[in-house]
Amino acid sequence: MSNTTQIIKLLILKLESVFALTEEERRALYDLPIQVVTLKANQDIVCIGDCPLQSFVVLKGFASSYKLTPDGHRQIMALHIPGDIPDLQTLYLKRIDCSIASISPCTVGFFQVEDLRRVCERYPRLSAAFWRDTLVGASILREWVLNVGRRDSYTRIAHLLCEFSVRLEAVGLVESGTFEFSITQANLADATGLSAVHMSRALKALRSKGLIQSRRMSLTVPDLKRLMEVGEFDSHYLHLEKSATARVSVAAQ
Amino acid sequence: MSNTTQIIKLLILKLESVFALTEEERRALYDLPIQVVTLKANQDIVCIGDCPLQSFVVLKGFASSYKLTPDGHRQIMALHIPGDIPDLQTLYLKRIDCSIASISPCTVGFFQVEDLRRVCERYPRLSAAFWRDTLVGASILREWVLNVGRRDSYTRIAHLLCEFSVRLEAVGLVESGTFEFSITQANLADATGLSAVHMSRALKALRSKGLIQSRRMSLTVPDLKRLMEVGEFDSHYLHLEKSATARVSVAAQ
DNA sequence: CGATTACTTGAATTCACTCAATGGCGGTGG
DNA sequence: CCACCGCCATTGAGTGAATTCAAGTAATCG
Repeated sequence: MSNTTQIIKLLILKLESVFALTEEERRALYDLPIQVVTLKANQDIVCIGDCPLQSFVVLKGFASSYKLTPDGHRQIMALHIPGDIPDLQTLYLKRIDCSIASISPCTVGFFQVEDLRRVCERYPRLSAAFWRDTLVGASILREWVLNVGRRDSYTRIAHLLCEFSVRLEAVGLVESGTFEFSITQANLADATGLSAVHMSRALKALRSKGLIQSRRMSLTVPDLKRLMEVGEFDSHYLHLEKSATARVSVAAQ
Repeated sequence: MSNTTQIIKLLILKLESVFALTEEERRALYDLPIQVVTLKANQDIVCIGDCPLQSFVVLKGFASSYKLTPDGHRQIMALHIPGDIPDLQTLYLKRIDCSIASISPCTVGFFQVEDLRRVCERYPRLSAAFWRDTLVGASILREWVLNVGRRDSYTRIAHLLCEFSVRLEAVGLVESGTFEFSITQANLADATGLSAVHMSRALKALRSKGLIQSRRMSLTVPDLKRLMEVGEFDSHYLHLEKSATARVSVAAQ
């Protein structure tokens, strides 16, 4: 399967988690001209203030939306995994309001915003599916505010790892509790509003309690249920339809 | 002007901040059956987990979206002001993922989600306008994550007050730096992820530096520019078109 | 007017931070 | 192939911002 097709496949799987698309609608997405680009870690893809004409889908690896305070502190407000369109907002907002960067080596597919806009106008159900997707993104943001605002570091990190794990699972990227985890502790710290030093210590605590195992570039969660308890994690806010997971795992075969 | 008409007027003003609506589109909104309800402060309007058939617009006063942690800590992730539809998400997400409550005495207008969905299907440009609105909501959430995650209490509170002030200004609810501010310090604390005690101290500091003046139920910002500097505030993330403010002030006459 | 809610202030504590030094791993180039 | 460099992670020590607990004052409402 070509990269391009695969990107769209992931995307379609996500969109179809609520209602099936017609052949015509699917075709409209497959026909979107896409330019595949490979990136190293920590490269900006779009910058805050830009008015981009292109948007992109993540195919492989991870990206993050972030902002900086004047004194240089960084906050990551979203982690993007394969299948995500991190800057779908550009469809209706001129200026982009945060920077987006790769946080691991990754592959992305660029497309013209204008093309997608045309598709959305032509196929209202696709438009609805994308809209739904941005609403889920907003729900995740609400949970992040809670996470950063009211949970202590230990719980907070556990929660983040749960979210990551469950979202990856939903696109078929987890194998018996193990998934690619090429994210530095500094990035995790920026995602949780903690310091890198404290992140190191907290991860050590999670490891020592057997809640996570970290190898080279991968992370294993031996008992997700237990980690969820520690992280006060309830997946409702991800708005995953039960069928979504099932369908993805079928597709992966 | 009846309450109902006024609700829709505010809404239309916001939607029209990007492109003007046709007479027919406007009519479709005016014709939405709406039930006006008056609420005391601190009343839940919808609860996390609900699958409501109705949604609502805020007409007067303020509401908040919030979540609780298992140990009872509360985090407010959004403040809603007149003209907002706090749970627009219900249009495409079955379950609501946070609770929404009044935080001051307020008036809201309920409508059937199904009615709005029909309007959106019929008028794609209205759909786009509402979509844009949810995208702005998401942008505000991103800024909240930054605010709660990376700014110290003093800056954080100043930022929140700036946002509040600018958003109110955009719907014509600020008069020479003064606006209604019937929000308790406990609620402000929950919105910033701080303790109520610390909120009290920090507000005192802001007052003593002349950055804010708080009377009975109102707040005055004598020099918004200065408060913006303290709060590291840059209004870009609100995606207000310049025309929006102008148009609102015209309409207010 | 009494009861309740909101706000203020002080004191002690704690969680997470900063600073600083060290260890490990991987990549690069001599 | 090894030495070196840079990035990432770890650990210790001291600090500090915001918390909790507790008491008391002011404002609001029935």
